Amino acid sequence: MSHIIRKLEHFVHLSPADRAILTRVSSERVHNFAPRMDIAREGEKPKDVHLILTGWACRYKQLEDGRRQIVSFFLPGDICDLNVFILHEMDHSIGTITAVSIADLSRDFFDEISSGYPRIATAFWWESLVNSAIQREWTMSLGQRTASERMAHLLCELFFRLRLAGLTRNDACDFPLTQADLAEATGLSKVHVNRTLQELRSADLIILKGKSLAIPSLERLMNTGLFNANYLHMDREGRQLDSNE
Amino acid sequence: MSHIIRKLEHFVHLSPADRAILTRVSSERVHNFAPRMDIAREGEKPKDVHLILTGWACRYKQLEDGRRQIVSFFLPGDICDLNVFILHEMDHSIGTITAVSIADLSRDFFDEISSGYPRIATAFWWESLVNSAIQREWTMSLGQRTASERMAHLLCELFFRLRLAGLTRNDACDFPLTQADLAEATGLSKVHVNRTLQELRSADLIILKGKSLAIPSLERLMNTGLFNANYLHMDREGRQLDSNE
DNA sequence: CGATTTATTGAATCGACTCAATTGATGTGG
DNA sequence: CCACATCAATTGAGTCGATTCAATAAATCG
Repeated sequence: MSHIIRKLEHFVHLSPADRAILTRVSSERVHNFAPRMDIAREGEKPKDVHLILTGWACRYKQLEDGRRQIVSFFLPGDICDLNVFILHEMDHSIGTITAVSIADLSRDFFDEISSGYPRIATAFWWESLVNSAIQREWTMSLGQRTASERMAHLLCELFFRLRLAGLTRNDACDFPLTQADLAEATGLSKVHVNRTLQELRSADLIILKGKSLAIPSLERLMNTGLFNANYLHMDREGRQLDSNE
Repeated sequence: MSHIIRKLEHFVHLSPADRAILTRVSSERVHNFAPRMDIAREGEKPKDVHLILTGWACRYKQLEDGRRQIVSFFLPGDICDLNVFILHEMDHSIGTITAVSIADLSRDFFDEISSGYPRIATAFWWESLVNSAIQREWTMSLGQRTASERMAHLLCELFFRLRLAGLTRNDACDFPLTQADLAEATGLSKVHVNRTLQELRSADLIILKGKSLAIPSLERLMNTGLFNANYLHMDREGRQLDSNE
């Protein structure tokens, strides 16, 4: 089952027709990108809404002097920006971390959704509200959390989101981010990211090696990162809309 | 003219009917709050969508140990969260800075908008996309900008937003934030905010005294804060929808 | 396999923090 | 309208978390 369906089902139960149209758009207009490539660049006119099918990507901003900040990560099942139909210019860039395949979602698809698929329309809205909440939580992290709290928090967030999309096995998941990526996301230097990870490792909070992460006790890592999952709104909050099929 | 109308007109020209309905909802269901009070609290069920009529408010989050982060400011004409109809629980709190008066916007109003006032509906969408962009920019600030850059950037942002709502006179505006507020918003300590403001003052970048701010050269302050206004999307991006009345 | 990227370590430095005290505003009640 | 209380702003000194610079080790890739 596709990641988008799996994820949206955490908000509301979809009908077979709902699932069918999501499956359909996941196979049309598919594009592939190599690792470390830009999908869209700041200053450009936004062209399409993208659904991430496989791979990791990120949204980032850059200052004139080169300082870069990753402002969010995109995981399989995530939708990149519903701003296409409103805004004229990208205020950030979107780049791949790993190889990524995306499906472009057309205006027609959204029209179809909003006239005939109210559960999907609402679930998409939920998705974008959760993304806003994540962005606020990052503001909180960067403003108030210490280096190790920040790192623990980010790892918890990614793990929860991957689990929602069906991309974890028990306490483990693939983890393609380099320490440089983590530095750009947390606002720390690469060197300090390295030391912070060592700290988490030696407290047996994470096992991070190769491109794989394991979390022996999610509860302890959550405590370390002062992580409260409420902002992910995973609690089937749209259940009153459930399909009864 | 009300601040909300003034602001939305920067995106699209409204018709007399558009303006009338906005004026109507700005006078119904009005509530007043004293300074430093909560309008809504984390954990509660969201009750209404609020339109700020007058005064300044903020969205903030708090950790168990008391660390607080202001994640955004609300100025007159701003709308607090369209999440009411989707999410079940607030993941942050909303509190006033000054005395604030708000209008509660009903579900019926939004239904009315989406069926009969496409320009307003689109402008509201624009508003929420700009808010997301602002949140990303804060992530950038907290992650990459130095203390003085961060402060300069925040002051530029607030000045631009106030100007959009018609709340500036030449190079000056009311400025009710305390240094403690600025500290909670920038992730700096109060002491360092104080020193940072002195630095900006002695470079003649700002005149901040009492509850009033003046910016002798907005251009220089923007350079100091590495401020690029593109993320505010003020360039009449919805002009193709303009009312022709 | 060599080449390049990624991860690790050490040492010195610095930006921002904490603690603590003082000065200056603002506001309120008698 | 002053006296007192409270809140906001300022200053100094010492500290610490995180940075920079630089070098090396390990992993990954073509």
